[in-house]
Amino acid sequence: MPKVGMEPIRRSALVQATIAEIGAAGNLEVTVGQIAKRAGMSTALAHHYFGGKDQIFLAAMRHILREFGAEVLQGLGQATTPFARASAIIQSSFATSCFAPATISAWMTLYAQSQSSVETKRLLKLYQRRLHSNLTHALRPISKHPERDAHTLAALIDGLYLRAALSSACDPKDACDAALQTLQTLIESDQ
Amino acid sequence: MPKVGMEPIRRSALVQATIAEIGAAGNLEVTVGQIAKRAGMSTALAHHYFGGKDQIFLAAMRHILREFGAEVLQGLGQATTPFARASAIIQSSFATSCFAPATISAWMTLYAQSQSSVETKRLLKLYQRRLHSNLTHALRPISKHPERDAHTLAALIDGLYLRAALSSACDPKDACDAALQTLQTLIESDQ
DNA sequence: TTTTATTGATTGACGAGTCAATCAAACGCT
DNA sequence: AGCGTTTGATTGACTCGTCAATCAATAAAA
Repeated sequence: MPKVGMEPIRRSALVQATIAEIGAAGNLEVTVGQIAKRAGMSTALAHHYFGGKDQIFLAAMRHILREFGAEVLQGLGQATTPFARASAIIQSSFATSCFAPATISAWMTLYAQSQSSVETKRLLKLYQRRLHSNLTHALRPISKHPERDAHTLAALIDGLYLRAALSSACDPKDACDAALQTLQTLIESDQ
Repeated sequence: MPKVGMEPIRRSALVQATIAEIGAAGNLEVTVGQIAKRAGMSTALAHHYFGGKDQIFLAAMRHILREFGAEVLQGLGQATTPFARASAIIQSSFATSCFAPATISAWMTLYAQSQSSVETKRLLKLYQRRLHSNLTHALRPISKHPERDAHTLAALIDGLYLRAALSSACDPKDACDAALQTLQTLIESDQ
């Protein structure tokens, strides 16, 4: 059985399993044993590859951030006008992949953990900076206050996501529309 | 020592201690022992009055929600015009009391826990409904789309709070101003 | 034979919840 | 007022479970 080159496969399986377990549990009260079992290996092996529980979680968080980053990048690639770029960012933020139960739970725990883990906080700030920077860049040609509007829109996206993710009734489409509508309103208004 | 009528005092002390411990830890990884110690009693007594860890946490959450509700109510009391009412709601949401480290941590864990605890989710929805309803009522005379704008503003408040709370640099005042600015923009725009 | 993969078993710590026992105030009865 | 009883307050010590992390051992590829 022991084939060489297992490391990347195992690591990836553990990250996947971690996200799935967080989704199933709804929070971070997930044991290394559960994760390892879902990933089809022993707890000892999980420790062997990641060193500790914290690092497994961090890897999972990083994975989600990276996936989201890719989603945005892909959306931006197809946009030609500034307005389309801003729209694309918003739409990526409300993509169905962002609303998988596991993703929602991971995102919420990311917020909660950022208070106690500096590394988690760093990740969160990275996301926020990137979102803000993307929005500012898109808005610069079409807004009188690119920085300010970007800040408002970024916060609005987070807030709408929060509401859509928590109330099972409210669907992502409505949240997305609300954000797009506000984008329109912001760039149309002067002052 | 055993004087009668200790129950309310003990319960209140435990709630206070819970919030303080959550603030110190930054998350829910707080033991009943720590809480009881800070509240100046034994773990057995904490269990005696609350029945279990979950209920202690729920009581703490409810306390924070109640305090926030009082803050809003007080702000609304002094407002006479519809616009002033909307402003008051926004300003209450960014009051200094909302940015005490313990409050921030409690709020974040509230979001995270709502995924796994139905009672916590219920609490969160209560808060969201109340905020939405207050905003709708204030906006009805001055907005063309009271419901829609209330939804947008509510999400914006949550999002701005998130950003202000997480980045130690960004101060509450800026977040509040951004929300007020957007309120202005929303009610000025037609369509 | 060296390196990588892999695990069962174990350790050590911690934490939630329980229990029996203690203490004192209030209550009821005479 | 005096006395027994109930009731609420309180805790130290204990149980039981869980879980992260470690280790020694095995197996196969290089």
